[in-house]
Amino acid sequence: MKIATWNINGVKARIENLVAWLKECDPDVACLQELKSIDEGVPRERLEELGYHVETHGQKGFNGVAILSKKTPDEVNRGLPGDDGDEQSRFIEAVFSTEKGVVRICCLYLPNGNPVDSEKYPYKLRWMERLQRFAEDRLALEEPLVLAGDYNVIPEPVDCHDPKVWEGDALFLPQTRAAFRKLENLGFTDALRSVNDKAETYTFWDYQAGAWQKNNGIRIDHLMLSPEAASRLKSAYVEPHVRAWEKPSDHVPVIVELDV
DNA sequence: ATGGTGGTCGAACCA
Repeated sequence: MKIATWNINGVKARIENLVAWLKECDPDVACLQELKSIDEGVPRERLEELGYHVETHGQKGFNGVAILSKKTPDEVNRGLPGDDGDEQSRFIEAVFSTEKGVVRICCLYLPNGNPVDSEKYPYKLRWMERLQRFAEDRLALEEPLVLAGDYNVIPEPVDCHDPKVWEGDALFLPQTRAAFRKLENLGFTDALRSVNDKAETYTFWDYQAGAWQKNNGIRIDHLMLSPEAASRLKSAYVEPHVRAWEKPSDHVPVIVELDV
């Protein structure tokens, strides 16, 4: 099973790129972030005519996540548990039956957290605590589980072109990285890191100041695997060429192939 | 040191 995550930065602005990429990559499941649209604004017919089932958790103007899948999910849940007052659409979960059993896939858009001295950074840390509790609960199921999405976390200095630039940024602060490590310490595997420890492997390049041309990127889009998923990992890779397309997202897709 | 870009939505916010 081919599972992808991609922050598309606006589903309406990116629909042609999204359709072209789905045709080229042909993933079984695609986790999308930053729809920047309400559910009714998602051009779902364009996706359905490619054979995808479409589950969205949208929001006007900001955030918004979706799971596209060739098979219809058995179960879908919207919103990250732990705060009923959280209005931001950043999480959707789907469960699929497979020949070998079941696979559970969560699509998440973790808060950016900047500026650090605003209420946004504590919101990010609280969100990461909620994700940690959710992950603990789901681990007990002992299923192949993928937590895929835009984490807005640079895990290590090697995951950015110039670590000095990111000192003090919400994506790279020690507290942010520690919260991400807690997820790894629970037993989750950073899929891409586990197969590729090469430097200069990035998933995001800013639109500004020629970041793409200079390969001034960061690795912030991750697929975290439960032990049952990690033992079935066949490959993990980034698709940087998509960043060079016309009217690109500032993020590119990241893929894992699992034997599930 | 500053400004550099892009999406959404129609001024300002988010990244």
